[in-house]
Amino acid sequence: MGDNARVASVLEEVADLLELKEDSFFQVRAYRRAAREISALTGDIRDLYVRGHLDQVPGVGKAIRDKVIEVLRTGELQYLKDLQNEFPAGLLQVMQVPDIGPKTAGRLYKELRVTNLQDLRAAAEQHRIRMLKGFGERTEYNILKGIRYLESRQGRMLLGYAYPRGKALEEHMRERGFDLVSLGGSLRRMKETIGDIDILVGSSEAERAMDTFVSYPLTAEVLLRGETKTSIRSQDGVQVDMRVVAPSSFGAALQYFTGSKEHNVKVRTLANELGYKVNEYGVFRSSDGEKVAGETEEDVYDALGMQWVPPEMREDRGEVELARKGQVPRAVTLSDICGDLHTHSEASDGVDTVEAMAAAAEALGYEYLAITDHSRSLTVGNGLSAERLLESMEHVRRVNEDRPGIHLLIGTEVEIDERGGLDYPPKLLEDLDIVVAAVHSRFKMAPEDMTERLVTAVSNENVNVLAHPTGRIIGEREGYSFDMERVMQAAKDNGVAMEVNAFPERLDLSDLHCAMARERGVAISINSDAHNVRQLDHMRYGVATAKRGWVPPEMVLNALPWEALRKHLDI
DNA sequence: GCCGTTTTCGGCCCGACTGTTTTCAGTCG
Repeated sequence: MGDNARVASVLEEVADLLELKEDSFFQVRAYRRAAREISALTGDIRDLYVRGHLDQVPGVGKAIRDKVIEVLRTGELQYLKDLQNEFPAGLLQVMQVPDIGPKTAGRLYKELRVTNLQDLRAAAEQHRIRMLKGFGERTEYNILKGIRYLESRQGRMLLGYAYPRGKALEEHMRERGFDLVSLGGSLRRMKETIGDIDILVGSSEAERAMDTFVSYPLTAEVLLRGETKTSIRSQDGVQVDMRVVAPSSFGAALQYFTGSKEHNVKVRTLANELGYKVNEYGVFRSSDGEKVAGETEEDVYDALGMQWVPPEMREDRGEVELARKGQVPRAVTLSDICGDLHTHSEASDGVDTVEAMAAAAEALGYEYLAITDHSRSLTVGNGLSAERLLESMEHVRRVNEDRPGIHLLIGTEVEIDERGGLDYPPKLLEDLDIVVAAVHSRFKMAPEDMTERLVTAVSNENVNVLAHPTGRIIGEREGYSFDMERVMQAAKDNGVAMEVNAFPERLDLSDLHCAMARERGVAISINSDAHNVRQLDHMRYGVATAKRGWVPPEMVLNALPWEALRKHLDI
């Protein structure tokens, strides 16, 4: 874990524990905000500390600054230890149970000595909870259900898992006559992981919309049903929340329902200052309650003197201020992408032929496609020997001649050995159109050695792209440790693009690393790493990740049209 | 605990739904 993540997690835990104290609501918010700002920094917080610039971090004032310094110096925080002594650690688990927040957890602790999930289950089973004032039978039932849910769920799902499911539900509603439908929440913002799927419908037939929603064939359980809001759990365990509003409020509701929460808080605070009130039904003048916007999102932002902000950028990372000035930067979108520079065929560990991949890429409207099969050392990926690579080059050339509709690039995803050397001789690499270099072995080297390894690799004159630079697999393993700043600098110096690998498990670079690359002027290449034709569609997740890092199309290698790319790669 | 083209003090987004209540607090997003 880096310094930023460590400091943020300490502050986050302080906030969690402070919630259990009464009258500390705004303190909790302050700690959470500071934690969020710090984890979203694109530089190292230790650098800011050393230069005495901690105060520049929004949300960090005197008190939190001192605590940050203590964590950076000692790795610990006495204040946190004191809080930990005050409340049992298990109470934080208790608060994870749906419908149990700090107030309820605090009362259960004080009145029933509930200190962890086991205690909570026992108290509910022995009907001790219903004895408390304000609690009843139903609450006990819901608590037991909540505990089961907590134990069964495995955290957040991948964007690539949620997206097709959300789209299918959207389609389900559309096919039944609901035209105003949109995904919302973190799925619309295309975060790398998603908690619940949110869907918004604009319709005057709320009742029929609810019926249509719960009749979705994959519905396993209806969790909640009201007049405007219904939640289901689908058979694959995904919770889906649907909200219905009148068509005239669709834009305001979409803005509200998309979030992020932090973005909305800032927008609404700004609205207050301007004399407006914003809710999911519209923008209202505070003076007379007159509605001034609501039908479209554009109207809502416009009424507040703001530019419309793409959902991927609504994370309160400065976009609200820029939107006010009409200076939201243009970030890359799927339509900017001209081709895919990292894909596999059946020659290595892909399943489809070069012909099929080329046809699929052409169908996507791409101008070009690079076939980059694995190199010889990656035996688990059926890596190509030098001889097989030569054969493959011949094959790709022939397909290229047969398909005038698309330009095929002959490439490789070449292994980077532990000293930064490459898996094929330079002469062979020179003959390829594109070289994508990647680490697939020896992940646990000392950080200094890994940095050297990657710097050496990107300094190799034959390398064009550094594939999945951190090697992380979301939810399974952290990326390898190295100095990202140095590797980015070396990539920039050598004209090498850093990849945003669009595979849902990778999304590597992450949105934050994309922001870091953008600030430092390092080129990005967004690639699907497809191992079959369907996976070419993963491109959208990579593009969204780059967009979340505000990467402009000019910085994206494969947003170059074919002639410009050819010139750049000197082929 | 932070913050200020009104403020160094007094604010800090807003509404739906639930369970347990006769009017609302807590939780959630």
